[in-house]
Amino acid sequence: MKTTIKDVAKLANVSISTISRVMNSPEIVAPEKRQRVLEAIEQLRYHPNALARGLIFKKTKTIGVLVPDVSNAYYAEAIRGMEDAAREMGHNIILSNTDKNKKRLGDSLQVMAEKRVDGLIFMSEPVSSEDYELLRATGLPLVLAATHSLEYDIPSIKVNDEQAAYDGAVYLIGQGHRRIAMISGRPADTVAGLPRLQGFLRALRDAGLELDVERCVAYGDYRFEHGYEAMKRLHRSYPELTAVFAMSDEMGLGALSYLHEVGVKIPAEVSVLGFDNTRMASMAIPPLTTVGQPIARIGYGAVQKLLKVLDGEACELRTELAHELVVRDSVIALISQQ
Amino acid sequence: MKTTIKDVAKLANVSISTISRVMNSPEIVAPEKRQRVLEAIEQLRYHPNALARGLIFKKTKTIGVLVPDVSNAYYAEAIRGMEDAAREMGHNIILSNTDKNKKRLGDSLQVMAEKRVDGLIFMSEPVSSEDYELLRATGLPLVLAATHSLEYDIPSIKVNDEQAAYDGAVYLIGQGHRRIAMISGRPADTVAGLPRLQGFLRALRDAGLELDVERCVAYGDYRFEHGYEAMKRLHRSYPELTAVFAMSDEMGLGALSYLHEVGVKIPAEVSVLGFDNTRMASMAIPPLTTVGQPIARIGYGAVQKLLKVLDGEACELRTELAHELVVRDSVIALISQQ
DNA sequence: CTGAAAGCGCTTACAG
DNA sequence: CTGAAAGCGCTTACAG
Repeated sequence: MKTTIKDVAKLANVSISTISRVMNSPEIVAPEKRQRVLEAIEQLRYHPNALARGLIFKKTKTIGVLVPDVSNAYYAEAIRGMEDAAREMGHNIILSNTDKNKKRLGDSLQVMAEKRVDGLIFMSEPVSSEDYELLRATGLPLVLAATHSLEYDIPSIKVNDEQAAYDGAVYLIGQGHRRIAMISGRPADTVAGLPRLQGFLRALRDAGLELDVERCVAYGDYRFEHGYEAMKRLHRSYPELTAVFAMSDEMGLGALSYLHEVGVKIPAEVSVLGFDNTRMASMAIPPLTTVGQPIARIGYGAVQKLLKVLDGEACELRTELAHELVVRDSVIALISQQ
Repeated sequence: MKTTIKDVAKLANVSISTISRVMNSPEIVAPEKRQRVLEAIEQLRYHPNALARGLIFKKTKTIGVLVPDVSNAYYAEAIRGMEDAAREMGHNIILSNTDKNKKRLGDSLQVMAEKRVDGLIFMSEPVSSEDYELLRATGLPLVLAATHSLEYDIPSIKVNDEQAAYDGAVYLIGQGHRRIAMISGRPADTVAGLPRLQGFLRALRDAGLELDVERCVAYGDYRFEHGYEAMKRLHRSYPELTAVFAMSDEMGLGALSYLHEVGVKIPAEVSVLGFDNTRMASMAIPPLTTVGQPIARIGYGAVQKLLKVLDGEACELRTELAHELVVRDSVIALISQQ
């Protein structure tokens, strides 16, 4: 069916060894012969079978990517970065959605192990001990993207979540806000939820601001609907707030929607600050000011890092990428208070 | 390194043939032996090497997916559907972003051919003749998702774009709108741009409405910024409009943003209708009424279809999935005109 | 410089 | 029921 090395050998009238040589170390074969082989390859549109090569080299140049859900804007953008890096390094990506479900994760891992991917990138919230066991059982090199592990020594790449939330809160305070509420991730999420909450609280403390966590913090799982509900709750429990810091753009948009619904002007009456800087932040009304993560670069960096460990190169265990405040129109300066 | 069939054979004290048999047709091997082998497999956590099997079966159970850009919400959702279907059928997906760039497409295709993916799914706007040549040169089975080809007989799955646009326009008209503008895709895009424009025009014609295409239709490439600019243009060229039909949710959001900026109330003064029903439609302010495509199901159906052609099963050439009007809050009924 | 041979990890007729 | 052998498509020492 597909043309094989034998077909080329026959056409060029040499042994298959020679064909293999012109493909792998051309300089070692006689010029005229090399030329003849090249022509045969061209003529037959010969493409070496990567399965056969993989069997020999024990490398497939493909990496397995595990994310909760591609259809989420954040993960989609990270995957874009991964594919770009993979492509540049001559690799491919096999994508798997885990839905944060052990069974799905286990199944994917099993198949990836059988297909002999060179390594794994795991992207999600905290690496639970079950996740870790599953991951480790494959024996495959692993890099964490947008998450990390404090219990296990797994290379990872992410933003400094505590500091990012701190900086976001400081910005709000600098704009004159004193009554600030937070739409937080779950404190049980020790990778993003808890540290961001801590960063937020540290900023308020440093500014000498009091804050009743019960009244001023609502929780959600980073999704639009949660942001909407959380905002509704805060609007009642903390009606005097002048600013809300949401820990994802989606939750920020949810807050925007709720406030708009009840007729609160943004940012005139309430300022909203988001987190992530996904593309939707700029599509909000008003365009959402947000603490930006370099999402695609996290993905890009994750595969770079994985390829380094595959090459046995040294690399730092936990890479930290810089976040950046992206100022748009959803936060207003409270001049009156200055 | 990795444990192989030989290790298992040694441990179970049988030949490798027997190991292979218990993995592929267990009923054919003696019960006690089978048991012994199963234990050895378990104990060594043996996973057969998919490369070796692929070499023999000439099947890799992986399919290559080519999309313009995963980070686009529409494609991300389709990919989700594809992965779900692939997983259910025991397949994997190798993802590649083409950026609608011949070079990238060619490179991806080359690698996918070498890795011997079982088939290809191509998702994008029209299949150009160069695209087609590239695709065909791989010799791999192909299915088109959210696009089709009228020149070539390639199995495809999509919505009826002309009818969907027609139905959207009819809805607007039914709500009492008479002065309707359109933010269209490019007419050069013969898969979505042109047919939707035609469907829109047909609806107005059927309703006996006059429309000056020059003044009332603006064009864009489905992105937010284009929707924004197009709306700005329409606002000047056709100030008396009461409704705008945007051919993507992103462009709809762009229109919303522009109108909000210039103080036009939505939907009180202008109604906006989107297309696609991506998740962001529900996150808009106001929530966007839109002509919905079953995006994930298009992806799901595309791999189902591909697997059918791989199995040599018969399947229709062009599958059409139903669209559906999703009513939210961005379109108002013009009572006064009824 | 080049061919024959062994081997990568599996499967499957072919003989027993 | 089961083992030895050939073969999937390649690569690479090993001899010339």
